[in-house]
Amino acid sequence: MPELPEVEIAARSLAPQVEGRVVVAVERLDWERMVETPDAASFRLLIVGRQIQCAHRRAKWVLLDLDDAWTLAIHLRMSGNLTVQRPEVEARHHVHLILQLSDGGRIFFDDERKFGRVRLLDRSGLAHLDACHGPEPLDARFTPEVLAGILAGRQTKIKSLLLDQHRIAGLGNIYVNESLWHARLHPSLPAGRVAGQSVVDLHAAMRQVLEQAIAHEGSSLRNYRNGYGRRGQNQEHFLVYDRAGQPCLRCGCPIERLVIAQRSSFYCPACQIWG
DNA sequence: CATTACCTGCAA
DNA sequence: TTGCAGGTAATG
Repeated sequence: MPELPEVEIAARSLAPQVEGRVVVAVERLDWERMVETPDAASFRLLIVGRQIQCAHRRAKWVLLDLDDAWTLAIHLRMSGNLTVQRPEVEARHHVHLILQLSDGGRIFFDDERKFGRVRLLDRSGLAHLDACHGPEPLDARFTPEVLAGILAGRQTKIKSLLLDQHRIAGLGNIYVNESLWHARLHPSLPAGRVAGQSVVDLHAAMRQVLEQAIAHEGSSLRNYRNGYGRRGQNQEHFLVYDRAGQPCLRCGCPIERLVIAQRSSFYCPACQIWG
């Protein structure tokens, strides 16, 4: 489910509810496969007693920085969400991790499809996680020139490249579809053929799409909720995603659906062109 | 590059 | 019952 905007909103909405609190207990961990590192037993031992210093985001990871330079990294994958609940709230059975906090709050990691993952990382583990991802599209250092360098000479489809977290961090299926529509680029276009003004347009489109989604507190199709349990509103502002058969909002031509990189791609065959 | 696997729930 | 869903890693 969540892409950059949803993860950003998750981290921002958790911050005031968790920062400064100490993890006093692991109340529930009933799907141990979600803990990628270290092993589940070590995870339980290491996390208890740690104070949460800061909640933030890198790529699609929620990062909770703890004392002694540990970081709890959480990936929501398709159906995960993180909320903070009061003591009297009962967790439904899709909540597979509950951390009790020193002020009585409880972090719920709810994940219907069980694809979500958590890692408890030391400094080097965090550095490795960072190094595995491309630049942040909303960072000031992500210029059109940086994007041009990522695209140059690559024959892979532009959509596949934009989904590749090693190249550029944070975009997923929805926001790639939306960005390519804004930039008037066909999703099957070889990345290396996006050049000149098209790179500038794509760069601007990516930023505008992501910033708008953050302003609307993310997109909630099914499962996504922020740290207070509230849905986002951005799903009401999609211009091309999931609109197969409906008229293009720019030219009126029916939107088509194509599968690229195992994902539904929605595009206008008239105004999203090959170059 | 394409296909499969990981999971569950929902709509067609 | 089948296909599809916001993600990603592991296979041919």
